[in-house]
Amino acid sequence: MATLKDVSEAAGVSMQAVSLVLNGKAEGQISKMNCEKILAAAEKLDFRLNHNARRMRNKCTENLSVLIDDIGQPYGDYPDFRSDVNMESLYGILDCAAQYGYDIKLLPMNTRNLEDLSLLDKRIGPPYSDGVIFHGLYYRKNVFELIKKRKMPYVLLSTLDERQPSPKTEIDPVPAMRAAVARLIEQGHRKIAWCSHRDPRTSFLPLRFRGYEEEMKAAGLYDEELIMIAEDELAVRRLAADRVVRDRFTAVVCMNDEMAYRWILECRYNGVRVPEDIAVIGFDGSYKYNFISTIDLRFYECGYRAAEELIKSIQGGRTPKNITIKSKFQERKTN
Amino acid sequence: MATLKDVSEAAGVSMQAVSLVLNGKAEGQISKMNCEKILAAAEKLDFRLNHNARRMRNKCTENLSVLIDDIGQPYGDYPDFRSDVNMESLYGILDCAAQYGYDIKLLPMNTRNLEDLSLLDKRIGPPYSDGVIFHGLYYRKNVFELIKKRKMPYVLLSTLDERQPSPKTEIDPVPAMRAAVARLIEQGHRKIAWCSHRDPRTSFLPLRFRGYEEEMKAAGLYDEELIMIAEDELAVRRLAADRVVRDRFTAVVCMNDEMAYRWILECRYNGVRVPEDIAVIGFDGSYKYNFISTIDLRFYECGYRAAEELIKSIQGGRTPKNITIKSKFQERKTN
DNA sequence: CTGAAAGCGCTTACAG
DNA sequence: CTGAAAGCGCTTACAG
Repeated sequence: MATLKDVSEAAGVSMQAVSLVLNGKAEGQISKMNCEKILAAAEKLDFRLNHNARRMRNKCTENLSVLIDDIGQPYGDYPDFRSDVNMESLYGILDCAAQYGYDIKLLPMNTRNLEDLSLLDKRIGPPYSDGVIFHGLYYRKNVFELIKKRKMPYVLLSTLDERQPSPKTEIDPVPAMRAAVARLIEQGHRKIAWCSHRDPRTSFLPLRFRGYEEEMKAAGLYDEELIMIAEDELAVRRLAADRVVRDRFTAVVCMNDEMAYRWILECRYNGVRVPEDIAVIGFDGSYKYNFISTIDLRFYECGYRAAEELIKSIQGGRTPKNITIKSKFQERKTN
Repeated sequence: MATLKDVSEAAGVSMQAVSLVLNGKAEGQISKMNCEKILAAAEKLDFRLNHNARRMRNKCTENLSVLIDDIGQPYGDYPDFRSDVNMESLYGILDCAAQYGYDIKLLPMNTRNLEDLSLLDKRIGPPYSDGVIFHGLYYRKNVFELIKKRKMPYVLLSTLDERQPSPKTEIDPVPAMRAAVARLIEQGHRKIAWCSHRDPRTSFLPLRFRGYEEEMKAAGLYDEELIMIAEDELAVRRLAADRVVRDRFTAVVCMNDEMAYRWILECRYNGVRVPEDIAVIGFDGSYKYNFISTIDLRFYECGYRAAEELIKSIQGGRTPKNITIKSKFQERKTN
């Protein structure tokens, strides 16, 4: 393995110069010619900066702990409409970290280790990590207390739970949802239904429902009759098979992409064409269902920006701030 | 942050003694009493070993790169029967690594970075990682070549693809599947059907199918009539709704848990009781469907053992060996 | 068992 | 710009 010293000797410059150049701090200190010599020598020797040495010297870890929910956990006997693991936001975190030279310590908070936090404690805080990202983690008192004890900066990568504490990545899906409904109206739809597995005005659904409600009311089209609740897949099947129900609307906006996919399948089964007879809009922007018109929550950006804010706050010695990611109406072929 | 030196001073011993004790090498070198003093001092000072220093000194990284498939990728317009991300095996890897003091560099090989491998190259091999785990990665020539160029030890965490190169974690589901079928026979079933989305004798299904085939033939119950192919959910629906089809069998063995869940739902819809009228067996042991009788591939163990073999081979300076994990028939309430 | 020392590869403050 | 040096926290070889 080539070291800084090897590169400096090969380039005929000082170790200091090499360090500055390879860390992008050459500006106004090292001549263009020397820069080129250094870069060429580093390339030729396949130089790879030793992070352990750098981090020890700098007394930092360049590591972020990512506390991740055990999303593999079953919800009981009816896993319908369950969203998949949000790998997209994790990819955002990983890509951002790589960009800034950080590593990620992935710490799944699953049933195996939720009670005994001593293992977790051994992976968090100096000299193991500089900050924590809560990835899709529901509020857990004991975990938060541990983080606070270590005085670690942290951010929450919340999805749609408005009750989550700050600092967090907030999602703003309301304008995008309004745009989707407005687009349906523009396409001539008047009877636009809503479908969710619970009452949309309660539970964790309000933020998903709000844009639909607002735009429908603004257009004078809101009607309680258009709100459908389907607690599982079979309920969707019953609704879709019922001609009377189907005649009530020409478009359906769903609580998530899983449910939208279910509607598409059921329409197909009943000979109802999508989007000609019924338009279908999903929610989340799940990568898995990349053919459904949806409200894209932009999970990748959420992860990326959350990690970036955390890293910048660490480097700047300040507290992380809230971040808002505007969702986007992603129009595809189901409306 | 307390250092080794702080601990040695607090305990009134040498730094060497502290290092030996905290690394579990005290055996026969440090007296019981000093051990206790050291442990007490470390505890009191909340001593946390600095991995960067240790790793630099030891010229190792104690890091494993995990190349993970972008399993969030859609399969086109029909995502039916698609297994979820295999988080269980990832948890196994993470837990094992933590046990041995290793960190994991998670490197998703997704559409964003499959072509340009230079970023990957910057995260693999000394001084960034000591070995590579291929996690559910289909054979990709350019990635393998990169690894080989760096002369890194690696293991494949293959699932059911017998064509994967070695060294790998092999899965042996045949005896468990035979046990499941034998159990059904013991329960009085004679007409035991198979259901998969493609012909089970081709594609990647042979290993899933083999145990069923062998046990049915051994019992003289094998019959081509019992093999059902359902390419999507609607096909299962048609089969389950068809009395003639249903009368052909009293139990159905499915290619994976997703399909088994589909059969359970369809049975419920048609007023067919599970397991009284039809017994259902899944395959994979997906955590999400933890109420279905299934062939548990023991993903967690697969991940754990793969990581352990890689770490031990690194520490022992030898090449990783193949590992076989025997699957287990996990009997629940659907048979 | 201890003490004193070397050295892993880097970054930075300092004198020139 | 360079050169010489200090020091991050650890492990280990060495002399006692």
